[in-house]
Amino acid sequence: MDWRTLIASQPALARIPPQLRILAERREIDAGETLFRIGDRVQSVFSVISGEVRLIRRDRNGTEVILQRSHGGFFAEASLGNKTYHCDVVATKKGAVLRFPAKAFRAALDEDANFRDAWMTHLAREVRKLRAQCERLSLHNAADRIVHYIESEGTNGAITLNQSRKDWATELGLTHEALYRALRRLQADGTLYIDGDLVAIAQTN
Amino acid sequence: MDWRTLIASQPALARIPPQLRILAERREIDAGETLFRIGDRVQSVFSVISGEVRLIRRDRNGTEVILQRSHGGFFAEASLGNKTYHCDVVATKKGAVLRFPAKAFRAALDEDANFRDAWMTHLAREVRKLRAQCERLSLHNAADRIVHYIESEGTNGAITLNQSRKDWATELGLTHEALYRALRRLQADGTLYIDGDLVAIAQTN
DNA sequence: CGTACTTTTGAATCGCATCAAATCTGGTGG
DNA sequence: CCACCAGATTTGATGCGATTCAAAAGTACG
Repeated sequence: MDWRTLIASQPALARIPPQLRILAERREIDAGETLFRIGDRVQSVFSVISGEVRLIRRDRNGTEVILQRSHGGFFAEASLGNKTYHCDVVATKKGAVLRFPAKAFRAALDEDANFRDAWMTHLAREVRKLRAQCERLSLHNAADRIVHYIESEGTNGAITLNQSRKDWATELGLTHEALYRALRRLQADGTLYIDGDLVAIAQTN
Repeated sequence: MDWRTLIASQPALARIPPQLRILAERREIDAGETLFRIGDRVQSVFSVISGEVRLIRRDRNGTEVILQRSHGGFFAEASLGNKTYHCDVVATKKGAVLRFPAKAFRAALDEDANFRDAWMTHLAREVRKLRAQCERLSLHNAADRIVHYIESEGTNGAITLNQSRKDWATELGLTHEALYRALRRLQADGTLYIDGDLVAIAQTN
């Protein structure tokens, strides 16, 4: 993800005040690297520049549970109000993150009304986005989830995917096979128009 | 829910500054009453005192999807940054809500650092909760969702349900029949201990 | 008491997960 | 520039589990 796309997807990044921005450190991460673990003190706020990180937790059986996948922008923002992290964070791809000292981040939120506004907007947007996803995952079949996704994440009934279909399938709560087949069906029966990464809902005139 | 419990579950309520608190209006609501609809202008911030409200949306088939259930504390907080609501809100039980003028609410957030802090913590908590639900809905079978629910919403592997099983099923993204059967199976094979509204994960010593 | 809703069970069906395997693709190094 | 490899894409076959439709029993409430 380039810087422009990153800013566009995370307006709060653009409104970081200068005194906080100069404190940011870029950190390269390798696939498999752990950024922090459950119980670690929250001393930093992170933002993904490239690659992918995952917030994970293990249940009592040791099964891994993914809490959040982030390809760009802040992650574990919800931990800013906490003393310690409530999940592990590992990188799944080689990439880079931006690290802001938590103390300075809080201070900036306190002093800069503009930045604070952007941050609260960011949190509110995150809430809405998550609610939309919950709504989507509550749908009982693949076709409905796909259409819902295009309608809520795309524009005018069309979307240009910025991820592999396999990843899209995971986001939709489906196996990749199920997604492929559903797309095929929807294309065959004329519900969807598909061309590479462009997926559009066909107009029923 | 009494006032003490309410405050405990919603620290932001306790930190509402006096000048905002005196502007609050109590409003009685009946079961089935609609507080606002999609597209209505956001002119108030609400908090549940007693009873229950739901944020709902209907898909193209008319199936109801619950976006949020609130038994106490703020709801539709994410709309504070918006001009209009993105969902319907209806009361499912007789009760009461507290209404704050949105403008005064925003002003209070701007002026009172203590209140603002509580509010951001509140938003962050909501984000964490939603992430957990998305994660749960991504699980491909009923048993896993049930266990995940108890582990993330309950305490020490046990939970006392505060809703009907039918409603619980909806929250888990299942039909009620599927939930009943899954509970039965889990009880039969010794995974769960169930007694009325108490559902606990049996200890494997 | 009667009504509406929840809880519970049954049977049939369908869609998705799962396992398997064959292509296709982009990227890497020789 | 080609060979190669890892991962993504695609198709197939199978079984299971959830949905769906149906209906009975239980429960709350006025």
